[in-house]
Amino acid sequence: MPQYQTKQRKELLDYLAFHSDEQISARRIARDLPHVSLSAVYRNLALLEREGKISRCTNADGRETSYRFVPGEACRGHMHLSCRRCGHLYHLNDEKSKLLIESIKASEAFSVDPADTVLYGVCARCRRA
Amino acid sequence: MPQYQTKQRKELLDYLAFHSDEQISARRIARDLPHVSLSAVYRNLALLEREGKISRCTNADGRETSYRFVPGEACRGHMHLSCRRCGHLYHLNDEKSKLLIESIKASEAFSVDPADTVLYGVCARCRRA
DNA sequence: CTAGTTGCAAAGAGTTTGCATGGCG
DNA sequence: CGCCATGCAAACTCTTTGCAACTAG
Repeated sequence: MPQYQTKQRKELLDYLAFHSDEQISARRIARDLPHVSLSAVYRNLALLEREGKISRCTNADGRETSYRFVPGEACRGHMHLSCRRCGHLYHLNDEKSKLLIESIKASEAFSVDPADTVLYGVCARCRRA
Repeated sequence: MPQYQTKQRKELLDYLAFHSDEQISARRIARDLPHVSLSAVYRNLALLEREGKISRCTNADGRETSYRFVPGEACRGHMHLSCRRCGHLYHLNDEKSKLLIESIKASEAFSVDPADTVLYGVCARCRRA
């Protein structure tokens, strides 16, 4: 769908790739990339979402106003874990995800879509600290 | 924390109790309650959240801008399932929730907080349709 | 050269806040 | 009667959009 390879697009993609284990707001991306305007960020993010390369989710504490984006390529098969303390995003492996989904489908007849569910909690590292 | 029992507060509470299995936006509440102003809705919702009577979550498709609130009283012990089609909110029972959480803690050392994680998917009724 | 992109500024949408008025206790 | 809560409007924040200028292919 993107037709031209502009330098803004490239910067954005590189940025997202580098921060693939974080949930990031459009505002923060624009702040970190001085050569990309806020509107270009929004437009490209929307485009990437349509392409299925990233997907939206909410901030750790659910109170944040801004949307956050998380890379979704090859992540459709499993759920994610988001730490409320450090904001780090963990990937539950496909195997495990499938098990949980099966377990819920069996007892509740509800089929969870792993691609857009995020489990919130605290990661091992933060709990220790 | 609420000091007076105003009629707006009462209407809001009744409304939330009645819609306890849905995720509802402030805008919609204000629309459905002509005697309660939008700002009163926001202020009381914030108040209820501070009291722990409700908690925030995102809309079914994750694209909705408006925040949504879900009654949280007696719901801290389990996770919720939100249907992307009809928006209905289902309660995973405490037992089952605990099992899932244990299972994740065991394999990932990540402790999920049931109070604010919502699993998205499609319910049995909508899948049949 | 042509169509897709960008940047800026203005428009929208949702949420918060200041302040005078009104109502609960 | 005194203090809290409401309503309205203004202020804010985040996101989207119109449009002219720019640029990748």
